[in-house]
This record gives sequence, structure tokens and C-alpha cells, in this order.
Amino acid sequence: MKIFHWGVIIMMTKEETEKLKQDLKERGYKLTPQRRAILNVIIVNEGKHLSPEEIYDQVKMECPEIGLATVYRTVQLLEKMGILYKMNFDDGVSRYELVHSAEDHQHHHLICLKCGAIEEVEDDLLEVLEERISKKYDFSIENHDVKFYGYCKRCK
Amino acid sequence: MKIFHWGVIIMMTKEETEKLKQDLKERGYKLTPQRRAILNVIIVNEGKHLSPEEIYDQVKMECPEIGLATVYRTVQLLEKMGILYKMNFDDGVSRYELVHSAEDHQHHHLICLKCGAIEEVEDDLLEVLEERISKKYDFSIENHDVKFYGYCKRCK
DNA sequence: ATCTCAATTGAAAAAGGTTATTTTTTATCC
DNA sequence: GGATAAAAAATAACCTTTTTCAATTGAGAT
Repeated sequence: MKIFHWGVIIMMTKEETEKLKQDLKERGYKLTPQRRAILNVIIVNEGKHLSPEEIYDQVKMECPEIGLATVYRTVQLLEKMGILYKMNFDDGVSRYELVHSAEDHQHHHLICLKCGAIEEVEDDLLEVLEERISKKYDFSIENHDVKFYGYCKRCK
Repeated sequence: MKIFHWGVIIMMTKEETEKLKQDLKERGYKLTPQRRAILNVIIVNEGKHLSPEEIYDQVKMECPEIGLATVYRTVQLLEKMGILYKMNFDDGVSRYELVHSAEDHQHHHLICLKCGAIEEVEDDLLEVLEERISKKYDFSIENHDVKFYGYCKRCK
């Protein structure tokens, strides 16, 4: 999903809104103001790995009457549609980020054991390892989830 | 932790029980029948990645009056002591397995998207990747969590 | 514009897993 | 054996997530 800058606010273009509406329609779903607002919050906060509660807090500024259940339902829907990716950083909540459609699978994460910062790693050097495992274990790999725990430059 | 076979039952040796008792005592904890029974269930079911509830169900055979809270407290304690490793397979529960003390970090897991089987991978080929990431991102890696999702030999 | 019908919503309750509290029991040390 | 502290059971509390249900909304047909 492409983004554009409008002052400091990053949000969906009209064309992208139309694309989303189309995608939803194809599956019998509707594009409601709540859904657009939720996705917009996620786009604006790209790289922050928001939890449903955090999305809820932000989306309430634009949509004060929205319910938390709607946020849960919407992120589930967007995940099912392949727009969001659900992550688990073992902090008690699920977190969501935009799927980067060009890639086969998501990037890796560096998680600082001291300050909790989450850095993203674009290096996708698992190809060789995956190749080897595929053969050795007769297992066809579709996706992976790779987290490195340690200390970031500020904390070590 | 070494194991031995006694009929079909695999359990702790007397020496290992003493070792555990010693470890606990050093930190001001006690080796109770409940704790021994819980660890024993985990040893007997090595490779099965039991959840607290599953441990509870099994340990009740030997310890019918035990409470679920005791299982939770005990696995937390054993994790803190470095005897157990807590895992998350995104199935709604936490799962535990024995730490393999000889290794720096745990093995990887292959998770079948169809039948849910979890296979363990001993290959630790991340050294190169970790080396590269350490330098590129100035991040000192202490541990990792690597999961491959796909289809096992029976399901693909 | 209005009607119809299915999808969606908000509010509240329920569910599910995990943790905390309280009282009682048990183990250890002197 | 008695004092002291840890651990247990039972229960309640907690937190995130899901479900229920009545009311509302949106999209297309009338």
C-alpha cells in the first residue's frame, strides 16, 4: 500500500480507498467509516506495531463512538484479507503491521531485552537455511517468524 | 537433564532429584511433591510442548488434589531457574519444554499449517546471519526464536 | 426517495488463560 | 517439639479477546 504525505499526516489516497472498497466488496464486505479510520490509524503509525487497544485509543479521536470490539473485528478481517500481519512479542497483546506485499514473507525483528525497542531487519538471509531444512526434513516452508533477542546499540 | 527408562515410564533419577533439590535450596526454594510431579510430567512428555493445562491434566493422575495455580507457579519458577523454556505457538496457550543446557539457545521449530504437528530442528545455521545482523545493526544477540510455517511430509 | 435485507455496529456479557490473594498446610531450622 | 517461613489449595480477580444481541447502517432494487 502506497502512502503520501499531507502535512504531517500520512493517510490513504482516494485511489487506495477505492481499491480497498473494491477488495472488500468482492468478498461481500463493506467499507465503513470505522474500518477506514482503523486502517488509517495503522498506516499513520507504520512501524509502531500497534495493539488493538492502542489502535482503539487513536481511532477514538476521529471516531469517538467506536467500540473496542469493532477494532478487534476489523483487524481480524484485514488480516484475513492479507492486508495486516498479526504479531506476537510475548507482551500479552497481539500487534499488527501492514503486510509488505512485494515480499514473500515478513521481515525479522530485533527485540531489545532492556528497553523493549523493536527494530526491523530487512535482511532476508534465510533462503539458504530454508532450502536446507526443506530437503532435510521434507517440509515445504511457506512462511517464517524470526525474532532476535538481545541488546540494542543504546542499551548494550 | 539425563533420563532413564523404567518400564515405559521415563522419570528422574535419584541423583537428578537431588540435583534439583540442591538447585532449589540454593535459591531458598523447596522441592515439594507437587514440583517433582510437575517436572516429571514434563520429562516424561519431552518433545510434546505441554501447556499448563495439559501438565495439570497429567499430573492429576499422580497428584489428584493439585491445583492449576500450582502448575502455573511451578512452571514459572522452573523457567526462572533456567530449567524450562517458555514457548508461544500462537494457539492461545504458553507451552514449555526442557532447556537443553549444552546449547546456547533453543532449537528451531517446524509448524505444520495443516495438522499442527511441531517438529524440532537441530540445525543451528543462524550463526552467519546473526554475525551479519550484529554488525549491521549494532545489536548484540542473546537469543532467538525461529519458527517455520509450512506443510510437513504427511500433509504436503 | 424509499424499501429491503444482509452486513455492521456498540454495549454488555461471556469466555479463556493467567495471576494474585487469603487461609491452611507443610517443611525446615534451632 | 516449637518457631518460622515457604508452599499449597481454593477462590477470586484480572486482562485480553470473543460472542451475543438489539439497533443501525449501507448498497442495491424498487
